Amino acid sequence: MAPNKAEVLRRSVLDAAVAISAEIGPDAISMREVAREAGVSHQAPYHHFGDRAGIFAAISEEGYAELSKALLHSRTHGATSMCEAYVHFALQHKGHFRVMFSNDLCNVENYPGALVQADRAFSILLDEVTALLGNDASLSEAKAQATYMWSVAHGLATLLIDGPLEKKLGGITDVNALIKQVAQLASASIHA
Amino acid sequence: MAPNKAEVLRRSVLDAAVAISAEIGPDAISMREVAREAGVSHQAPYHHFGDRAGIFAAISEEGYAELSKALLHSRTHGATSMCEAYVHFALQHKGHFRVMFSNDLCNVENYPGALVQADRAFSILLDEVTALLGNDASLSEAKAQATYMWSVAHGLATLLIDGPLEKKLGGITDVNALIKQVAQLASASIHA
DNA sequence: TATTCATACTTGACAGTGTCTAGTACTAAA
DNA sequence: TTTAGTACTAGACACTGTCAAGTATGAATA
Repeated sequence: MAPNKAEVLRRSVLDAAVAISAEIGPDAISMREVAREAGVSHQAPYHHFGDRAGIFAAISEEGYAELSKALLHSRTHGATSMCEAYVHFALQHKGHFRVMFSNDLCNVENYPGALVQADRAFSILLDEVTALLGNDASLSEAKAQATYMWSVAHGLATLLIDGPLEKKLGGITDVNALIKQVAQLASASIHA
Repeated sequence: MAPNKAEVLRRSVLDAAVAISAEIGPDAISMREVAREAGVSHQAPYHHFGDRAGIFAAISEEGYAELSKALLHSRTHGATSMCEAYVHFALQHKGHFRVMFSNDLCNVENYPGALVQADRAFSILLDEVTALLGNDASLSEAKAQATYMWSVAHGLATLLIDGPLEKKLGGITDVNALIKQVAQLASASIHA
């Protein structure tokens, strides 16, 4: 079934928004600009997304779903590669990633569709850490370690994308190597 | 020497901006709003900050200077407390912290005053990690571990402030305890 | 086939925004 | 007393998000 015109518009609005987010930042996403790039009137996007926050919610939902996929795929290779997968997802989906965590523009909690995807992503991480810890670990211990893993991955991702990291390290020669090193340091503390 | 009227205005504009950033987010900071709250015309702030990005730069500069202070103070107590200090700084200076890392609104690299403070904060962290590693560690190893430490602290801070962490953990009973746990996990991988 | 009706838009308006330009007080030096 | 610079104010412009109202289109119904 070919996508109808409305679905095409919805998609091209999202694509334009994600591109702007990746190039400049989520703040630069403008209703009128994405409408212009999609070749429609400035009010057309409202029909699909309600308001500006609706666009951010849709991007977040999509982003969390993609993140879940990436995490699931990496899960079988242990904590290190899960951490790496998170960071690589962020770098490869910069536009999505930035929107997902700029919740002053759109609080994910208010959008059930996005929220369920966000929950799913975290569950995957929590399950993996719990499995690594074994049966003798308490739930609060597992949560603390999952939070720790998420913090490392998320911190590195945000520092690489938006932080003043590149300059400080004097031009990172091999980003992938750095990501691997950090991921290994991170997983060294799990099952301790 | 009492601060003159101009200095008072500059300060009250910054205070208003930081308050808005903490309550809603950096994006909600508006030239006209901060001018209104400072009781001046909508153009008065331009004289002190040039443009909107100038306000963000000033807040960043202030924030990085405060962060450096906090890190220096915690340094003598080891890597764990340095990590904790970073997160506590972020939580206690939410307004500053959000601005410091929302570089689509203001790229710190373009503001020498802010940049020098940012560099200083990272140097303190790098020095500490280098000292912990001892003489046999290479510079690139030290940088990787410093990046790792920064990632953990920064990741936890941003997840606590803007991320969907609170809900996922089912209402964190004791945030400070969680921060300590994560910080300990982080420093366990240093000098490995 | 003609009517109805929701969907998917367009057009126009309004308040609010950042910022440019131009003008006005005040203040301290010449 | 003039001058010059600092610290503002006032007005305008293009742009933004969004509300309200109108229009085309296409499918279901009578």
